[in-house]
Amino acid sequence: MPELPEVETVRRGLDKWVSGRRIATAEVLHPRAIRRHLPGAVHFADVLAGRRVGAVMRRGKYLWLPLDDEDALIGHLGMSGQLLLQPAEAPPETHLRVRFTFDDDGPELRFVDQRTFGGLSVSTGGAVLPAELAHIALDPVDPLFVDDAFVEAMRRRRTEVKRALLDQTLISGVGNIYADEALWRASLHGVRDTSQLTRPAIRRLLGHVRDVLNEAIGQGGTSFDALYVNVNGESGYFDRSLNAYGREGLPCKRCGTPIRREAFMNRSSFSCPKCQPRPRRPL
DNA sequence: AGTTGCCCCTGCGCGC
DNA sequence: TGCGCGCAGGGGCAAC
Repeated sequence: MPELPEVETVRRGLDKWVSGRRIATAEVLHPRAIRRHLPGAVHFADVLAGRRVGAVMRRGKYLWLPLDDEDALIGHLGMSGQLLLQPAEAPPETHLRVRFTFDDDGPELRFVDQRTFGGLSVSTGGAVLPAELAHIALDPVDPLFVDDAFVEAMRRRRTEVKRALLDQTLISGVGNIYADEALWRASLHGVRDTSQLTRPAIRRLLGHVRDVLNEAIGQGGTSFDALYVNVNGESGYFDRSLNAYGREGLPCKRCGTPIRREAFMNRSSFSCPKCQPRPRRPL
C-alpha cells in the first residue's frame, strides 16, 4: 500500500485542500468502503453532512480528519486506496467508492479504491487520537516516538526483524518497501532474530528506517504506477532512490552482487546476498 | 499473551 | 487470442 511517506503526502494534500471546509454531502457508492462503522453507510453519510474539517492528522498509515466535537473521519488506503480532489464535473473513476461535496462548491473529495482493502469510518471518541487507532504504535516520524522504548520492545520480541518492522503495534508506518530499504541500509537480513540483535544494531536500524521514510516524504513517496498518487493525481519520485525493493537481479549499489528475491509472508523480500547474509541459525 | 496464518478484493503481466 | 496463475505497497481477526 501506500506506506507512511505516501500517506503523509496525501495528508499534506488534504490539509491544504480540505482542512477548514464544511462537508455538504457524503455519498457512499460501495458499502465495503465504510469500515468498522457499525451504524452503517447511511448513518456514515448522515453524520458527516454539515461537519467542518479540522487539521488533517496521521499516525503510521492511518489518516484522520478531525470534525466538530471529538468526532473524526478516519481513513486507511489499504493496498490501493486514493483520496483525490476533483472538480464536480470530472467523470467518476472506475473504482470511485465515496464522494464528498463541500458547501463552498469547490472541488470534491473522492475515495477511490480498486481492491477495497482500504476504508473510511467515523470515530466518535478521542480528542487527541481516535479510539479506533489506540492499538497503532507511534511512527518514527512522530516527535513523541521514544527510541529507547522501541529498542527494548524489539529485544523482547521473539520474531524475525522484518516481521517486527511490519508490526504496526510495535512501530507504525513501515511496509514492505521501506522495511526492505531500511534492512538493506542496515546490512541486516530480514529473518534475523530480533532478540539476538544488539541494542546498537537496533538503534542503527531505527535510524535507517527514519532516514528512508523522511527521504521518501521529501520525494513525495514511491510510485511505480498511477495507483500511488497524491490528492492531485501526481506520482512521487522515490522509486529512483530504491536500493533493494523490486531490484531482483540488478547489482547491489554497495557491492555489485545481484539483488535476490525471497518469498516472505505471501509477498517478496529483496536483499543483497553479500551485504545481508542469511543468519546461520534463523529463528 | 504473543505470534502466525488466512482472508478480504481487483487487475496486470506472464507463460503455455 | 485466450486463459490460468502468480503477484501486488495492508491489516483485522481467529487460531494456535
